[in-house]
Amino acid sequence: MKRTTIKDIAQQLGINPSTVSRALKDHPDIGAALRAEIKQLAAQMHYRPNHMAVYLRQRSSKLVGLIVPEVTMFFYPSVMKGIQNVLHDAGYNLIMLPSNESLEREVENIRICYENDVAGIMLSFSRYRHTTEQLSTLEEMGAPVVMFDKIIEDLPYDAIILEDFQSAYSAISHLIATGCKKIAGIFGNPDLRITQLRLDGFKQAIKDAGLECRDEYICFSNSSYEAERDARHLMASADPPDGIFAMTDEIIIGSLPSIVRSGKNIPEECSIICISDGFLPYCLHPKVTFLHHDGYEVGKLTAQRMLKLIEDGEFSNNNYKGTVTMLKPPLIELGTTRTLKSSTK
Amino acid sequence: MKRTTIKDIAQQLGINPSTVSRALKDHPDIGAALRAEIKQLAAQMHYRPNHMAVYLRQRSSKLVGLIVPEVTMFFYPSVMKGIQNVLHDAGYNLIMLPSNESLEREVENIRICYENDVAGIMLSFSRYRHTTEQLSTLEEMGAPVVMFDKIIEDLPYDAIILEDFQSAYSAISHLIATGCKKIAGIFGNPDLRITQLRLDGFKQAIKDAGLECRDEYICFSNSSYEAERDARHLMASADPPDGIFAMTDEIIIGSLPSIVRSGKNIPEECSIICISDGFLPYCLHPKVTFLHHDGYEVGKLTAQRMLKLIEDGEFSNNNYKGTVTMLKPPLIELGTTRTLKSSTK
DNA sequence: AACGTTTGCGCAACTGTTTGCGGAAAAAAC
DNA sequence: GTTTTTTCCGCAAACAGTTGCGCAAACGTT
Repeated sequence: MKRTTIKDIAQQLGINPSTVSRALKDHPDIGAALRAEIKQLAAQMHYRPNHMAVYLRQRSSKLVGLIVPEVTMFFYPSVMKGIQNVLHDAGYNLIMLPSNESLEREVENIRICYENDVAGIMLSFSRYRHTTEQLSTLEEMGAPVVMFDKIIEDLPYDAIILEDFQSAYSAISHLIATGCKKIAGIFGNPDLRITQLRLDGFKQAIKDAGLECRDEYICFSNSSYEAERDARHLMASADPPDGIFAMTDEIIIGSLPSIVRSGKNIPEECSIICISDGFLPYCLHPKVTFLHHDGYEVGKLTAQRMLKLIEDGEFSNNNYKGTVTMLKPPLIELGTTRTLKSSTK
Repeated sequence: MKRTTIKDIAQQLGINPSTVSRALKDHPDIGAALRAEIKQLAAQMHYRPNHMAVYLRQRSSKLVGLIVPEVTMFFYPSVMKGIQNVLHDAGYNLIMLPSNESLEREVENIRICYENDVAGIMLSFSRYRHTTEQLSTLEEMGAPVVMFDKIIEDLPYDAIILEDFQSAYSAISHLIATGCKKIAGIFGNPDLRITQLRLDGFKQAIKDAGLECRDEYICFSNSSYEAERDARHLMASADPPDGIFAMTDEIIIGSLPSIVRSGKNIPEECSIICISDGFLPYCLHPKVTFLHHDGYEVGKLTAQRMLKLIEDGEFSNNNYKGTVTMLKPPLIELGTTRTLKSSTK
């Protein structure tokens, strides 16, 4: 069935398309009577504006690209939810572009954004992205860019990230404060910047407490399955740790069963803490103390920043220099760490 | 920076835009020499076709709408992955439209698809959708529609779903065959059709085995948290079940800790089985026997059906009558059900 | 009554790309 | 050397909607 256009309405009423266009957007040039008539007929004919045509004329698409390294059940669903809620209210739509952890695909996704003339790009880089190589398209486009989570520092774009170093540092400090002496860390892909930062925080906290940081207590797991294996080995070693830090949801869900199976009392013999989106720790058994890395909040902030950039338009003209927003994750104690002997009270 | 258009190239070479257009798509009308020259300049000027303009001219957008009830960490990430992989290879892009479990938003999402003139819509309905009310826009559009997972039967569209009744039936039959007598089921939202079907399969299997189906063994949980509570109550009751069926990933992740905390031996005193996307059961402790409801496969099939409908174009003209594809989930035994006393071997 | 202002609408050009048609020049056929 | 065919490219319209400009009619002011 042919879609009703603005011309159809105009013809029907014997008037000019431009009049219809103006009437529908309450332009004062059009008289109240005619305007009402036009609107009524438009509704009756189920008129819906054609976004593409509008775009073509005024060069402002209502599409925003979202490039993520992969669609996993961890973190990204929350981020997407946050992004969607903000964008939808502003009348923007999201086009999803997973890179499947491939640099090539990432570059292609940027190209797709270009071809679809998105109003802006929100992106989180794949794990293999270490340099700004092949990212020139991003500049050429002139569209605003906001990075989140997995970012590259040298780029002149806004970024929304977690306080990675500080989070790990606090987590470990909490373990130490509650009596742990031999702390192990299970980390994600060592190529990732967030892994590096969290590892640094981990090491620094141990060092600052005057404890020894042992290499055999540091593992890198690329998946939940690897985390399961790494945790198993840790617990089965001659001198198992009495505190374990899991870097992400993906890590904790994999490693927790291994820790539980070891038969150690939790948290008395072995404390556990992780950085999490905030859902899983409540579901696991036992419930795991965590630092709340709120994906929804990251998504919300990313989208809000995006909208601001789009609407202000301060992006393309001068050489924009991005600002980094860091989120400070609160500590949520659920029982896998010992309680602090509270001095007062 | 201004985007280079086909006109820019034409002007640069002192020729007509139409010539450039034809040259770029290897139209035989254009001489080999000129064609090469055009292509070279196009590459040099970083020319990228403007999708919107192309669409406007030939009425075929490369956008496909994906309407889901909600962006959760369960099932949908897999589905999206399957969909993306298929669509991307065919040159289509995905526009994400979560309905947040709201009927109103669902209708609006359909309208958004209409305005963006998507080539097709893939949708999974929200839990409150029981009738075809307000779904007339779907027909008016004339765009192909493929439903998946949460579907409405009376609609004349293709559908990709799981064998819900049969899955639950097999799961329960397996519990019974391995010695369970008092089987409880933890289900999702009772409004959902898949809940109803799985519940029916559950009941039928118990009935067919000549066992008693007790009302107090049937719970409906709207979230992981509710599932945790329901499982806790079940295990704490005077006569706890010796077999538990969890309808989804969301249910099992919530209820498993409660079951484990009850202290019962698994699977000797209490067997557990669930329907799952296939990731979680391996991560949980203990690993849970499940029927593999493969979200990736659902997504893949949905997208493939979509492409076929778009390309064949057999959709809009005659009154299309959808076909339903049912996926048969395999049983994966991971240890929370007792082993069948194999007669042979 | 003559002039200035406001109101209300139409005309036409423009966005980037595609495509049917037409036509000049070159090549081929006679 | 003329006619026919082929090769190669330009012209212009079309897609749906927006917008600067123009212009007539109605209104308001001396």
